Amino acid sequence: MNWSDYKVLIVDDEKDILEFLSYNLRVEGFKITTASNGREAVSTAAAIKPHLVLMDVMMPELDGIAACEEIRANKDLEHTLVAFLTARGEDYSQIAAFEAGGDDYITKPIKPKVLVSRIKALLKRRSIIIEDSANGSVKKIISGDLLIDKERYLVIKKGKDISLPRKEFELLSLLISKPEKVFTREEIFDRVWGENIIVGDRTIDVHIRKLRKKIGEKYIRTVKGIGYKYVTV
Amino acid sequence: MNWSDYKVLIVDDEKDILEFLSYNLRVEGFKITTASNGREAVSTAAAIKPHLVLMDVMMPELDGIAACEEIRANKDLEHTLVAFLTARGEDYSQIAAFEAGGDDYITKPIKPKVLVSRIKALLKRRSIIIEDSANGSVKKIISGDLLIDKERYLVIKKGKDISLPRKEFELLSLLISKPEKVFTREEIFDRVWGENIIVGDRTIDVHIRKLRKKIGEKYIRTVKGIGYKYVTV
DNA sequence: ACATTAATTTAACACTAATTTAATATTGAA
DNA sequence: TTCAATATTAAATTAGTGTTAAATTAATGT
Repeated sequence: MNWSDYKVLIVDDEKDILEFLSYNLRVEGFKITTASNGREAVSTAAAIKPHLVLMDVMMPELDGIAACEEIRANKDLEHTLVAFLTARGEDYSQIAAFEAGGDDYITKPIKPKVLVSRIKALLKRRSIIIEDSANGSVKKIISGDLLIDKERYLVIKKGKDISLPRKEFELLSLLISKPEKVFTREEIFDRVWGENIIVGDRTIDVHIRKLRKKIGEKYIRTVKGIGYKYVTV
Repeated sequence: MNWSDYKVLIVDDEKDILEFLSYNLRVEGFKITTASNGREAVSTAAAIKPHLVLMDVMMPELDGIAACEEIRANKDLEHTLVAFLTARGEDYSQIAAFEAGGDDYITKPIKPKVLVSRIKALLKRRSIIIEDSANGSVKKIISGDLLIDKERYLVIKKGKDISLPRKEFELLSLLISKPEKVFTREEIFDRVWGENIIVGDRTIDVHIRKLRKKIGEKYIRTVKGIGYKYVTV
């Protein structure tokens, strides 16, 4: 996995912590930007569109919870993940953090290794979507070691081109658009086949089978009784 | 915790009691609305969507039990808590109250302090339900140290993922949606299995067993003769 | 339009995890 | 204490997918 594709915005009012976090995440390859309060965080996020905002809860100017709410209100940042950092014992609750639209809640102190793995786990739930600057259509989707090139209608796995027929390509594109999310069979039918096209029950399975055979078995996981999800390792 | 975020609807036909209750809860910061019978309670609840309805059982027009049933029938008020007030010795049973969908059952006379702490406890332990802003479906439920991630179809316990088969997942989701509320077996059958699916009596027990084994024994408590409830330690 | 080829769907059966049942033990409220 | 309700375990069943190959349909070139 190439972590350098991911932009992370780190927000904390204490310079030491900011540097400590930045250092540890830079070492892993992430592209780091920093801000030192909630107000700054909101504007910087709007400007650079990070994939993840890692933010202290307690900050001057605008606290993390409020900043998160503002970030959530920005349509452009719909898919931006927000993780909160908080010292154990601070009276902000996990509840408030999630209610504000947070995706994870990390308590300090935390070892760099644990922090990094938590963040990697979070980012695995987010694919990198590259849009056409002109018309806003999706050009590429990257997640794990797969790259979906919608323009060339190709899947690239570790530099190797894999060409897929239409339905398989669209099915994979759908699943990979939100890694880890379980897409129900119904959802898949609606979005790949269309609302009022009726096909037999085994059709999806056969497509999944073919996809697995072509891209590898490990990427698509079955959630019995519900549907399928795309996972990275 | 800022109690002024909470709206409480108080319902009693005796004016003195209504004023006594209102006063004591207003002092604590709650936003209070009142109604003087069940009929009024139902319409007022629909209008203001309170977090909690505190209601006498014995009332003219429409008694508390019936009013509660009507409130429960309103989808918008699914997560509204209902607490009954009843004079000791009145012949309404707790069972009837729970069956009507009540969340707590408080017997009069009660000291203001006790009442207030009971109400605070009730509001505190409600789980946090995070809905998708787009389609209104439930995305996450958080209560105690468990997080139900419906999108990923996973239970997260202290950062650890636990995956559950469908019925177990749905059963846990149901119980956790209202911590401390006792769900009767009938209710569980209706909401997890569906109204007209008939399965043997031990089926629920077996699912509870498996859940307890996977998430830990302490979370689900048996209420003999009635059903099960989810508790946070 | 027709033939050709690839893509998609169906059908039949296999396989496995999930669910249910059944049998027996244990529990807790009256 | 008593006994109905629940717990527990293992076995039986079923629902849901996997898999393969064959049939159908759609796309392409001539």
